[in-house]
Amino acid sequence: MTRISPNPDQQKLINSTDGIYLVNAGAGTGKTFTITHRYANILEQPGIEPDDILLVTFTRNAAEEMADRIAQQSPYDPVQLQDAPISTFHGYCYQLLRRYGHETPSDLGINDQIPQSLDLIEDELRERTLFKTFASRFEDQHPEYEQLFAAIDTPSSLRSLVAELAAKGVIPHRDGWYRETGAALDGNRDEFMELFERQNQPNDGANGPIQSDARSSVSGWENTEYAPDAPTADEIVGYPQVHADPVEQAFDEDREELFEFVHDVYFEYLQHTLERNYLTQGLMLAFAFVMLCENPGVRKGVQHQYVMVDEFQDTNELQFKLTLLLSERDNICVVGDWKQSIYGFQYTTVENIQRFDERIARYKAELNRGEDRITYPVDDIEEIPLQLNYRSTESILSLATETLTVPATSSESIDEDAIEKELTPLKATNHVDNSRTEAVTHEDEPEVILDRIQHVVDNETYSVEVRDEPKTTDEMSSSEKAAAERERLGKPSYDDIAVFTRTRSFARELLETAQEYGIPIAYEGGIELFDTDQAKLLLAWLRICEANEKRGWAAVLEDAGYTLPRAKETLKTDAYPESMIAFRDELRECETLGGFARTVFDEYGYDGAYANGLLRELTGMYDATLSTWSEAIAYIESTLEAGSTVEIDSSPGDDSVTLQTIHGAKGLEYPIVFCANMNRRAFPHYGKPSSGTIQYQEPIGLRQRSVYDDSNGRPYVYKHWSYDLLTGCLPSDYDEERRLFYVAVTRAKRHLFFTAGDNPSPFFTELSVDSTEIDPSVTARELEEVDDEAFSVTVPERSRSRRLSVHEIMDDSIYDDVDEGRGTEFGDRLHQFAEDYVRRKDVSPVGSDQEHVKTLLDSLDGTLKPEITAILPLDLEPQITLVGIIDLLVTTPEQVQIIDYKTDRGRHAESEYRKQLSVYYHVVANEYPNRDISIQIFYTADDETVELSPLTITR
DNA sequence: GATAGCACCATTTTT
DNA sequence: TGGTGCTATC
Repeated sequence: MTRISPNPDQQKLINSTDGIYLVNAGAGTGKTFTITHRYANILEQPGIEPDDILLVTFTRNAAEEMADRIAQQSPYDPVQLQDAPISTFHGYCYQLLRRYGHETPSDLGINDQIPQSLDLIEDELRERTLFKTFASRFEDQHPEYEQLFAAIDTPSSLRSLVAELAAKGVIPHRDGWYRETGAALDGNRDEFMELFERQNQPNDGANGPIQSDARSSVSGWENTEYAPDAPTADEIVGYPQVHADPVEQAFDEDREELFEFVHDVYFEYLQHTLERNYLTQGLMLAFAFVMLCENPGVRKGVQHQYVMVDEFQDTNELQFKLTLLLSERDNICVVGDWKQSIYGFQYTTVENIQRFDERIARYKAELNRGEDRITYPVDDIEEIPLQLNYRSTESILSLATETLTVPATSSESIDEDAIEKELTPLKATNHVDNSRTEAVTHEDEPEVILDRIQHVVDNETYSVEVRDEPKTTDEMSSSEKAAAERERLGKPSYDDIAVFTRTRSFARELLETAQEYGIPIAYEGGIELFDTDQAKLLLAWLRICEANEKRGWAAVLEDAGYTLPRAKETLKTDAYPESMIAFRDELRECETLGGFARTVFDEYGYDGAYANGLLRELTGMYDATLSTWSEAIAYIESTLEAGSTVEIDSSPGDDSVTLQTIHGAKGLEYPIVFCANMNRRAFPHYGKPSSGTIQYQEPIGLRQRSVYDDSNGRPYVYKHWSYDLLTGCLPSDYDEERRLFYVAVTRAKRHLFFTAGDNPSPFFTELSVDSTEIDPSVTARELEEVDDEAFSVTVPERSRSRRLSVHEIMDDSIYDDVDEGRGTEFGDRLHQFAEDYVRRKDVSPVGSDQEHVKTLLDSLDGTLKPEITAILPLDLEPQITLVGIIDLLVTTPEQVQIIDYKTDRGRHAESEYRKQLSVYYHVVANEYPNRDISIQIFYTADDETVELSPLTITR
C-alpha cells in the first residue's frame, strides 16, 4: 500500500494548477495525498508563497494534518506553514472578520461594531439559553406578531431557522433583505410544480392505475382540523389524483406577514448578539460574507491566487459563495465526493458538488449584481475523477455501489439509471480479494455482534494485512503483486475491527454489553451524558428535594426494584421507605450541586465513567452559578432537550474494537467493518424531528405549519392546510441515508458484516447479501479485564482549551449566606432591571436596591453598556479561558469604569470579588489600551460604591 | 387478490 | 411525523 509516486489521475490533478477543477475523489482514492502534492507543486512556481494559496478543510484536525503533510513535501517546515491559510471556513473567516470587519454590521444597518473580544459560541446549550432571552423580549416588544406567536409552540425553534437561513445565504438588512437574498424564501414554483406532477402521477396497480402518492398523503384530510378557510376534502381529493388548483393556490398563498416576522426576528437577533459581544459560527460566516461583498478593498486585499476546498460535498451555499469571493482568479479546485455528503442536517447542499457547473454560474451572477465582484470566468470547468481505490477489495466496492440504490422503504422506487449516470466507478488496486461479506441477525443484536467479533478475531478466514513487508513495486507482475499481498495477510485482532452505528444510543448499548463480557471495545465520539441512568437518578433526587415531586419518587422507586403496582401504591400514600426519606433529608443539606451529585453517586455506588463525567460537568461551569435546585433541574432538562453530548475517552488497552457512529467514521478506514443496528426506523432513519412551526424547505420556501385563527369565534391553533398539502406533494428523500450507508461500507478494507435485531430494515433485507439468524454465544473474558475505569469521560476540550467561569476562581465560601436569604432570584431581578433601565426600556425600580441602582445610573457620565461578555484567555497549557459578564461598562474618551452590582449586605466576599473584577479589568484594558480603567463594586443594599485595585495576572 | 384506510409505533447525525 | 401492517371492502 505504500505509494511513493502518484497515479496518472492524481498526477494530472497535481499538474493542473491553473483553472477551475472539480475533483470527484471517491473513498480511498488518496485524496489528501494528492491535495498536499498539488499544494506543494503550486508552491514551486516562481513568486508563489504559502500565503497565496488558500486551502480550506472541513475540520481543524484535517487542516492540521494537511499542513503537516505539506511540510513533508515542500521546502517549508511546519513552523513556516503555521500562518499559512490552511484552515476551516470558520477559522479563516473569523480571522478575517476580526481583522477587517469591525464596521461590517453597518452594511446591514446595525449600529454596533464587531468587537475585538467577540465571543464565538460553540456550545449549543449556551446559545439556546441566550436565544430564549432574546425571543421572550422580542415577543414583548412586538405585539403586532401576537397571532403568529400564538401559533408557535417553541419560540426557540426560530433559532435553528435563523441558522438555516444564514447557511443558505439569506441575510437580513434593516430595510428588507440584504442584496435580495430573501428571494429564496419564496421557494421555486417551477421546480415545485415539476415535483408535484411526478408525485401526482397515478401508480401502477395490478389492474390499472391506482392513487398517486400525493393522493394517498391527503387521505385523512377530512379528519384533520384545519382553519375554516381550508378547502374541503372534496375540493382537493380526486381519484386517482389530487386536484391541481388548490395545490397551486397553496403554493401562492400570501406569506408577507410571515416573511416580515422572520426578517424581524433574524435582524433583531443579529442586533442582540452584537450588543452582547457574541456570535454563532453561522452568523459569523454571514458577516464575513457581507464584509467581502461590501468592501472591495478588503476583498481584493485578502483574495488568494489559488483556492482549494476539501470535502466540498459538505459545504453550504454561503461557503460556496465565500469560496468565489476569496479567489482572485479562476484558480479554484474543489475536491469531494457527492456520495459521501452526509451533513444535510447542518444545512449543507449536496447540489454544490452534484450540480457544480450550474451552481457556480448562478452564484457568480448573484454576487455580481450591482457590482462586479467575481471578475474571472467560471464556465471553463474541468472534471478530474480519481478512480483508483487504495483501500478496499473489489467485492466491497461493488457492495458499496449497491448501497446507493437500495430502497429505504417497501414502496420506494429508485431510478437506478439516473444514479448510475452520476457515478464514477472505483477500481480496486488490491490483488487479493479474500473478502467475506456476511449478514447476521438475532433479537439480541449486541450479543450477535460480540459473538461475531469473537469469531473473527484470530480466525484465518478473515485475514487482513498484518505486515508491511514485502512491499509491492511497480516493476512486479500482477501475480507477483498478489503473492506479496498474500504474504502480508494474517489473522486479525480486535483493533482491526470497527463497529459503526447510525445512532449513538445503540453504540452505548453495545458498549455496555461488551463491558459485561469483558470484550475490549473503545467508543469514540460524544455520548448523551445526561441521558444515562446516573443522570436520571440525580434528576429524580433533585426533583424530590425541590418539591417532593412524584415524578422523582417514581424514578427512584423504579430503580429500587419496585413493581409497578407497588410503586403506584407507595406514590399514592406517600409512604416512602424511611431510609429514602432520611437520604432525602441528608441531600437537602448539600450546598452545592457538585456536593449533591457526589452524595447521590456515593449512595448508589456509581463511580464509573458516567458518574465522574457528570460530576465534572456539574462542578465545572455551573456549580457556582446554579445555586438552587430548580435551576439545576432546569439545567439538566435543557441539556437533555438540547441533546448535548460529552466526549468519551475510552482506553481498554491498545488492542480493542473501535465503536463509533457512521458520521464519526468519515474519513477513516478499518480492515473489518460491522454495519450494526440496521433495524427499522434506526437505519435508514425516519420520523422527522418535531421542529418548529415555521419551516424553510426547498422548493416550497418559507412556510407556516400551524396557524392561529378565531374567525368562527373560537380562538384555536390549527394545522395549516397549505403546508400539509404542499409537503404531501413532495417526495420523501432517503438519499442521504443511502450515502450514509455508502460511507459505512467504504470504510472497510477487507471484510464486512451487517447486523440487525429482530426487525431488520430494508437496507438489511434488500441488500444482495443473504442473512442468517444465529444464536449468539459470547464467552466472557476474565474479570480483570472489566474495569470501572476502562473508559473515562473527558470534559469537552473544544480546541484543546477549557473555559472557566470567573466564579470558579473565587472561593465558594462567598456563597455562604451572601444574600442573607434574599436568594439569587432577587439578584437576578435586580440585574435584569439594571440592564433594562440602561437599554431605556420602560421599567421602574422595585424596592430600595433597585432605586439605588437607578440613582447610580442616572448619575453616571459617558456611554453605558450593560451585560458585556468578557473573555480572558490565559497563556497556560492546556489553554484556559476565563469567562464572565460585566454588569456595566461606562466609557468616556479618557476612561472606562467597570461596575459590578452586589446585593450582599456584608463585605466579607470583597477579596473574592476583587479577583472577578480583575479579570474584567484585564479584558477591558486590552480593548481600551489608552484609557484609565477602574473597577468598582456597587453595593445595592447600602447604595455604596467601592473602588478596588486590580490584581495582576500570574501566568 | 388487490387496494384504501386506519391504528399503531418509535423517535439522529455534529464542524 | 410517516411507514408498516392489519382489516374492511370491492
